[in-house]
Amino acid sequence: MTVDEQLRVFCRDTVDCIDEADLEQKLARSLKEKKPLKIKYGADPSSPHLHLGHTVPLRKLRAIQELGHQIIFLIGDFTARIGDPSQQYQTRPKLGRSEIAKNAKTYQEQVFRILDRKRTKVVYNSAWLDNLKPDDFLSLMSQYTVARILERDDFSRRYKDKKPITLLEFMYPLLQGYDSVELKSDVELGGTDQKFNLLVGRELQRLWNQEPQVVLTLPILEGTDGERKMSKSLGNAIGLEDTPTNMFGGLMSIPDKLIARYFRYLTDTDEKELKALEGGLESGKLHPRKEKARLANCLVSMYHGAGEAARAEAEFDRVFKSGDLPDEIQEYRVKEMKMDLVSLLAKVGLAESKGAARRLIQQGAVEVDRRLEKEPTAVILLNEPRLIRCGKRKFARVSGVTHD
RNA sequence: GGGGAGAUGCCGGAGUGGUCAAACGGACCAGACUGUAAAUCUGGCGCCUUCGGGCUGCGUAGGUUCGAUCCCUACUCUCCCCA
Repeated sequence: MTVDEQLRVFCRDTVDCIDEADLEQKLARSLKEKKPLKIKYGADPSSPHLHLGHTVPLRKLRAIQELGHQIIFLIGDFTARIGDPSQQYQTRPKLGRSEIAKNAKTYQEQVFRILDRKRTKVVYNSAWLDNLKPDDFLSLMSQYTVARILERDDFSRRYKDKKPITLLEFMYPLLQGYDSVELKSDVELGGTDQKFNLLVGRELQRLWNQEPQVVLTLPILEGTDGERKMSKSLGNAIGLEDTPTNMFGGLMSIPDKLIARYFRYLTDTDEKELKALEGGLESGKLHPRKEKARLANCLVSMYHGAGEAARAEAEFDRVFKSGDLPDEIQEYRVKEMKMDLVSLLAKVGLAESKGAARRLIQQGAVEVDRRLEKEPTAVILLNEPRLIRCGKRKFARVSGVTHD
């Protein structure tokens, strides 16, 4: 592929490319010398669960991989012990080594659902950072000034808001940047929240007399609430490991304005089609509900296969359009042959506590065998399985144990 | 090293001796409505309850008081100013 064509793949849908001339030059040389570029991507294994937001950079890596370049997937096991302050308002909890090792493993399994394992090199930054001598550390620290670090948005905001920042966190960008020196990376990819860290890498490479890496940033995908970035802790994430049903439902819950964006960043839809979609939604020619279902189907197919996607869609329609029962309902066996409804809900976990159960019943959220039950003290006989529904999407089938 | 301010529920943030299980906003849950688990409106949102109440709770540990989130002491942590 020509330099221009490759450049287009690299830069399509990226927010920043710093800078394009450097990249062009690197690509030209790579082509001439038949030497793939080293593309660095760092992951912080603080949480082992990947969600759709993570797939935005991963998909880009995959595309770059297809061009024949070398992906270096860096697991920041050393830096995870510090906690990346990016986008963080508060100091992150630090993780222990064993936990990080465990996370890193499950993390990789998920990553290779998108990346080609054979063409990806996995490295751990503890490999070199663990061996950094105090002396090396000091010289690294001497490369950057407090003002330079503090100018970074996350820090300055926290500083202004009088929130604590630890010295350890100050070091984070330097260590991440040093990884680039160690790897002699040609390109580093990350979310826009990583921009500062990525640029530090550029600078440090220069100080080590290396050619600075090209920085590519991708947007941070909004979660199902349509406002904040997708994140498990914010509860607005759709996980790669989510069941087809949940994934489908989660996608159906995104606000309409996100439909085109999700198509763009999460699926292989080409530019022409994207434009048509955007235009169609804007003008009202296309029905958002329909497009959203198409999006959901498309993504569930990608991660679970077309069969599962069709099933999830049918299930969604059945449960939410016609108010029918879902496919799979959790079954419970309890020792008692009869129980009052409040205790029952709390016992099988449909309600968090008895008080919560009582409130839900009074609010008309609870059905027993498809009949609304508004009496908290109602006694449910469990001589045969009872279908309990609590709210729109929590169901359980409960029966008493006949003999033991 | 010296001086000052502060720590409240999932988060932000009021309260400054009883009327505080703690205003208000967000998140969350439920109901109505709908094209969805969207938007909007309504209700709920510590635990237990025979629905009368009972218990735990406002950084940690003690103390004062009939009574403390609110006062005192020590401790831990954070922020600011000066050095």
